[in-house]
Amino acid sequence: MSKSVALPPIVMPARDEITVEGVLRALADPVRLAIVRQLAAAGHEIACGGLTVPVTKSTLTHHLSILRQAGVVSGRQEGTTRFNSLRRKDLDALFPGLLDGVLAAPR
Amino acid sequence: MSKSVALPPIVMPARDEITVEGVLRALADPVRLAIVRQLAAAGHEIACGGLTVPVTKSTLTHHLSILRQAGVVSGRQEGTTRFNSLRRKDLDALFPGLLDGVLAAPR
DNA sequence: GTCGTAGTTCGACAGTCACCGTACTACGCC
DNA sequence: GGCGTAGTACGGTGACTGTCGAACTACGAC
Repeated sequence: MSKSVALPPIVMPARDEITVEGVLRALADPVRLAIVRQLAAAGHEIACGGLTVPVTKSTLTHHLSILRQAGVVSGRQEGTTRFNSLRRKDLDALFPGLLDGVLAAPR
Repeated sequence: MSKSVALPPIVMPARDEITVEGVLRALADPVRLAIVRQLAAAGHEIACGGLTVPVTKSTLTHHLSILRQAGVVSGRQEGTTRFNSLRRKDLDALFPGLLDGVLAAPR
C-alpha cells in the first residue's frame, strides 16, 4: 500500500488549549518531573534517548506523550529522532511563575 | 475506657517536609484545586462545611486530608469545627511563584 | 537489499485513587 | 439527660495510571 502513515504527527495543544490542571497532572509524577528538570537544566532540546530516566523505552514514550498533550513539552521530528523541548514561553505566559517555582524547589 | 482519643491531632508537615511532587499531586485534582481557589479567594480560613464542592462529606474529608498532608492547607480545631487555611507563606517560601501561577490561571 | 538504531503501539497487569454510604466520635444546645 | 450538627474512620468498588515486554514502523549506513 502507498499510504505510509509515518510516525504520529506529534499532537500539541495550542497555547489557549493548555489547562492548569493538565499541567499539574503532568508534573505530578517523579519520572515526568525528572524529564522536565533535565530539559530545563539543559536549556536546549533533548532527544528521547538522551533523557536519563529509570524506565523502559515504552514507558518513556508514554510519559513524553502525556507531557506533550498537556502542553509542557514540544516535539520536533528529524529522521527517526524526536527532539523534545520545554514550552517555556507558553507556560510562563499562561501561568507566570509556576514553572520557575517548581524548578526552584529544593527537591 | 477512659482513653478518649479525640479527633485526630491534625498532622501537618513542617516546612522542610513539604515536597514539590506532593504539592503538585495535591493540586492535580479538580476538587482540590477548587478548594485551594476558594481558600485563596477568601483570604481567610474556611470551615469544611463552608466549602462548595460537588462531593459528599466523606470525600471532602479525604481531599482535605490530602491537602493537609501535602502541606498545602493547615487546620485549626475549634469545637467540632475545623478551619482550613492556605499555607501561603510556606508555599511561597519554598516554591516562589508556584501558587500565584496556579491561581492566575485563566481556568 | 540488509542490518542496526530510534521510537511508537499494543495488550496486560498491578497498584493507586476518587468516590460513596454507613457508622462513629465530639461538641453545643435544649 | 437527649438531640442535632461537624467532621472523621472504615469498608468497598470502579476507574484510572504507571509499568513492562514484545511486535512494529521508519530512517540511515553498509
